[in-house]
Amino acid sequence: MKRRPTEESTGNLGFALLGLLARRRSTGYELARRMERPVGYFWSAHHGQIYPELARLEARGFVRHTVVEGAGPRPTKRYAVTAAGRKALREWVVGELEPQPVRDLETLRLWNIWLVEPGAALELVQKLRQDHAARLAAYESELAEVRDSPEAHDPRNPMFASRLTLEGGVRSRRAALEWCDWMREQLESAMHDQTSAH
Amino acid sequence: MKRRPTEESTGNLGFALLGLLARRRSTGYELARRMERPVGYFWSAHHGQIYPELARLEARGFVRHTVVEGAGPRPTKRYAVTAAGRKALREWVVGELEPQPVRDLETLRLWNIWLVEPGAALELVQKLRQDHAARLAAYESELAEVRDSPEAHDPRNPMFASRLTLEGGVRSRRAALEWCDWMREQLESAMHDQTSAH
DNA sequence: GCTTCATATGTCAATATTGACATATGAAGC
DNA sequence: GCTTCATATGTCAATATTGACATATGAAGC
Repeated sequence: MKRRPTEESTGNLGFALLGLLARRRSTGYELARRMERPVGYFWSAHHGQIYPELARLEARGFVRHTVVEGAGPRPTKRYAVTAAGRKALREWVVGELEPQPVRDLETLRLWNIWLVEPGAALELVQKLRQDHAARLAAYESELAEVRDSPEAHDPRNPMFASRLTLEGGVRSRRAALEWCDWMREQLESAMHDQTSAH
Repeated sequence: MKRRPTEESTGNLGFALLGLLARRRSTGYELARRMERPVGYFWSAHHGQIYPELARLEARGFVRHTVVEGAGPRPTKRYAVTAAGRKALREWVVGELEPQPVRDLETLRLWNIWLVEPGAALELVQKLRQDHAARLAAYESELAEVRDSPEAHDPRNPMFASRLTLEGGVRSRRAALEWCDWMREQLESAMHDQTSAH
């Protein structure tokens, strides 16, 4: 059986890059940095993955590049999304919701805390709580920057979508913080019951 | 340079399998089904990944198998976690929190909804809301089954950990539902403003 | 003048994941 | 008797991801 030379469908990383480029044209290097923040909040990729994916997107006609002056040892390429790329992204956004594989290390850890002493479990919960609190603070400060601008209230402006996703991040981290506090109470009362039973 | 014949560190799938086996010994087939539910709520893997991973865990001494009667064309193997495997899992549970790569397709879609008409965006939000509502119902019914049992209040019992993770699922899905309702309001009021501006 | 760092683009080996293919048995329903 | 399905374990090719290696420039600080 012959294999076709790639070109099937755009993977999810491709849509992340198209979404980035639909907001602003960028070089691969800039995309890698924008992928850390803000897109890194919901999608992550290294530059080692980004450069080949850009080449694939270009082969499919979804992006095109122009060479600009830059500091690297090779020509610096600035990419922009094409009409076809924008269309593909739009169609994906409202397309079928396919079940995505779940990879939630935090919950996997907690599902196994019965194996360790309640004191160690409590420490883990407190560490997780700190992480959530730090993320919440970052989201809140970013949200404060966009919340009141008129663009963030125009549903066809990228800032509108940024506002919605940041709001979701804030809400989910607040819920996680409350969950951590609830878990702490559960562990503490269980430890207390154990002690007083003696 | 020679490559060592695997055996470095257990991947995350390995810990998911060890956690499953620490609760109850199982065949690979049973693990694949238990991986769908309940572990599938926070970690997923196909049987094509599970069988090779079991072999690697066995090579490292973390699990061992006995052959039992079964229906398949090959001998059916029942795996159990060893003391070394249990220790490795315990150490991982309270070990360093490494930043995990994020892959959140739902947020990636929403981050791009400015590209589509508000009406289509609204439809997407409603579809996402339905998904969250269905998941919430599943978590709530599972939580109701364990919540009141005494084992679920003993921090060294697996049911305790199940209860904590289910509670987290319920809380996060409730927050997501509220977020969806909030997004609907945002979209509807933006659409209304647009109409009345004419 | 020298070191360090941000800029900049790429490749490659190792590993992880997906989805299909392969195969065989026993039980249930028709 | 035949079909279908759950049981059961595995392999393999394609794809995705990670992390390291490679390389070169200009600016800043010493």
